[in-house]
Amino acid sequence: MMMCLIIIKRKGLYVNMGYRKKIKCENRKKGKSILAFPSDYVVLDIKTTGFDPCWDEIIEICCNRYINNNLDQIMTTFVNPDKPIPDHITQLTQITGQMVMESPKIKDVLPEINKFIGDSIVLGQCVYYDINFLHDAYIYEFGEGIYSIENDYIDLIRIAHRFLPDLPNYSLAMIAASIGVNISGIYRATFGCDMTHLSYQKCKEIANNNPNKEELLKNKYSKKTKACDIVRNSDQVNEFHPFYDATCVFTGKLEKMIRKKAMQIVVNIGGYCNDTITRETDYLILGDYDYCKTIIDGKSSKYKKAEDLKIKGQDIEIISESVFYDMIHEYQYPFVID
DNA sequence: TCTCCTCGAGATCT
DNA sequence: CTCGAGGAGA
Repeated sequence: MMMCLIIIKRKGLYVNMGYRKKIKCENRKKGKSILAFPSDYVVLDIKTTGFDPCWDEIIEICCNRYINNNLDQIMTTFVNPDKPIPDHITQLTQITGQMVMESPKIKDVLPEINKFIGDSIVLGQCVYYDINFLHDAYIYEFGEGIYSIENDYIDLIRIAHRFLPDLPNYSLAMIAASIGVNISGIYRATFGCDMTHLSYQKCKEIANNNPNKEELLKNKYSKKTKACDIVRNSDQVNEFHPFYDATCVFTGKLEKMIRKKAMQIVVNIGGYCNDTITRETDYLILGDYDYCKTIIDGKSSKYKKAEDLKIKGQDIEIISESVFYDMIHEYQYPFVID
């Protein structure tokens, strides 16, 4: 009798899986990932039957609200996923099908979760994972526009990368262990929340003692190598080459080599490179800039400026990427495309 | 100089 | 998802 029930349930599962709605990631309306150390937040951890929000189900949720860094309210529950829990998940979490059988379904839990989280900042380890699960569950269970989770969130892993450099990896257990937070406990949502909170507070302390705190919290933008900083690194100057003593400017992304390398070749021939079109510019080399949304009419600002100067009588050549390579080859300039 | 774009590589979530 | 490299534009 028991066996029959299980089989029927499993049959039902396969049917349901076929109807599972796939929610496109790019359509998810979500908050921003922020780098800060607020004192009021909700820690979130979710355990599921697997990694994929499209096909896997939530089996445990824990939310802890902290006000002024102190625990204010706890909300934790098992969730009946209406499908079997894979063995490897049971091994990991020690959550069995038996344990969640009498638990509420996700549809009954979600409104409470939504209310509990409210508009708090959400803290967690790789929280976007948990947030994605919640987001998709809201939509799948209630449709668009009823519940949402557009809260800004703090990812412990991002903070750890900046304030705990050089860890062998950045799993929650590793982060916690490296700063003396107890990691011996059952792999469960409540424990995950506790570890996350304690690690976060430790990181906050460490950050406050770091003189570069503000700098480390900033969003990083990579430093560009300026064209004028490229210096000749070979003695293969060719004074008969058109690029010799000429100033070249690149626009768009080159297909066959990175811009820096192309600039290096020009400089090695005996030419100069610049980042902007000026009266000194002799060549503009066009790469591909189709991907750039800011370009509306198909021509970059450098292209337009070069055309403008050409009309005004400046001797400026606008050439394509392939012509650029031809010119290099024509004059027997050795280079390798890697 | 600063902000915002694309894209590829790499890591963590269960 | 994040970061870094590379790039455009104000």
